[in-house]
Amino acid sequence: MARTATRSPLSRERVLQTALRLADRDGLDALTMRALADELDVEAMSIYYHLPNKHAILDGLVEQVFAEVEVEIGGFAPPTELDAADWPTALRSRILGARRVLLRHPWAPNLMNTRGAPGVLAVRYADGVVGIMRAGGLSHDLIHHGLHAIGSRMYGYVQELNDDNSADPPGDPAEFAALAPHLAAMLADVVHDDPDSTLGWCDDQTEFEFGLDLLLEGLERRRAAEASTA
Amino acid sequence: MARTATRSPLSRERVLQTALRLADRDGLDALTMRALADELDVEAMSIYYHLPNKHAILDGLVEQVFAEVEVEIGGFAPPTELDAADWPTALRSRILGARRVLLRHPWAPNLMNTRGAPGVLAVRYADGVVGIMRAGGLSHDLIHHGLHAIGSRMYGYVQELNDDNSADPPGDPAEFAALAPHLAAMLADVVHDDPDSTLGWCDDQTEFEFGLDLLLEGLERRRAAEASTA
DNA sequence: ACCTGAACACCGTTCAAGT
DNA sequence: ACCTGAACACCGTTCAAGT
Repeated sequence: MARTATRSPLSRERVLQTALRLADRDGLDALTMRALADELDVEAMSIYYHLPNKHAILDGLVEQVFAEVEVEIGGFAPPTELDAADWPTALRSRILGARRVLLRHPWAPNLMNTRGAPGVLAVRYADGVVGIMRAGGLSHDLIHHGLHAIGSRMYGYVQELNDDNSADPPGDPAEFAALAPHLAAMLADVVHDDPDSTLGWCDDQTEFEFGLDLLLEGLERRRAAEASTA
Repeated sequence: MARTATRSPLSRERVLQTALRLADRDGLDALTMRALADELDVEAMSIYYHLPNKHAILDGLVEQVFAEVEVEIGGFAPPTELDAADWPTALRSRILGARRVLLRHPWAPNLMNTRGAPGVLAVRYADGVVGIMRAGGLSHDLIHHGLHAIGSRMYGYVQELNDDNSADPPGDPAEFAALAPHLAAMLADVVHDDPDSTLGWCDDQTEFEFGLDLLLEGLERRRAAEASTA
């Protein structure tokens, strides 16, 4: 008649899975050791037996996200038999794939920013990016500069400039126009042109792709310039 | 014989100035209410009489930084009598000016990322940027996309991808080469080309300007394309 | 081997009280 | 009007102790 606990045993895996679910549900601020322990139906200190500290949990979360990216883009290895000329589209679709994953975990970009050394999966992701550019015929030097230029966009995100949208026009419109005439004129124009975009007046996905394309085009032009002088 | 306190009276101004000095000296993590009070030679709770909460202090720090930027770039207004063709160089020098200020306050970018609504000076800075692009003949629509594309680079920073540098090759080189062959090859090549750059193997300033120029060139090309179809 | 309870050294902040 | 002391509700984490 052993009416034993139905709780499955604690493990690094289970802690990280639960942490990810908690972050998705309640946000990263709500992910405290005590809240996580509650969710695991355990005391807070039990977690320390399986993971050394909270830092390790956050690192583990980032790696979990990269594991999802690996599935989403069908592996980190560059596509086999990639036409050199197709490198921008190949990289583009890979980055947009990573972005789809990040949109499912809104807390992830913020975490990726503040982490220290990248994990194994992050390194392999970056390696695939380099591989694609290499297959496109870019020099190592240009690839290196290109990685810096693309920056976090490589992983599918850019830091939000104004937190959210629509919070932009502060208070009185007339006051705002006096403070920032050029900005006010632009906003009036853009809102008029596209009155029903996603949330406020700018569609994150569109803007993301615009910036990405600007950079990919620029890099492709530098590659062509390099090739013509060599 | 009034041997009174030599301490100057507390004020919003003095709190913010001291907070900035403390952040510069010890970093943002060390800026706690208690540490700030210590530096002000006062009890922690006294601060709350002059500022509502810590959030307000952080907002005040960002505004102080923008005040420095205003001085550095000689005012937020677009240069008078700007030749339309010169808009990229005008914007470029303004952004590099903002960057010089941010390099003096390494904690500022991180803070600017996590703040909510932008302050008055931040808005006026952005307004100047829009004004320059407008003087260059870009449409409001293109300017809007351009602002998103340039992103935080507009203010003179990009989020660091790998925290610092040189922390990149993790452990054993042979192991790293097996994990990330393309990346390893690139690193080997780039290190060889430029053995003594600033700290590790990449110069932040060079990379910043490369990415910025890529974007400015791309926007100028779009402007020209717009103009030719209109 | 795995989990727990009590405690520590921190946070930001409230609130009643001092001068 | 301006500053303070004690306390509250949180953090992450240590450490000795339970089973």
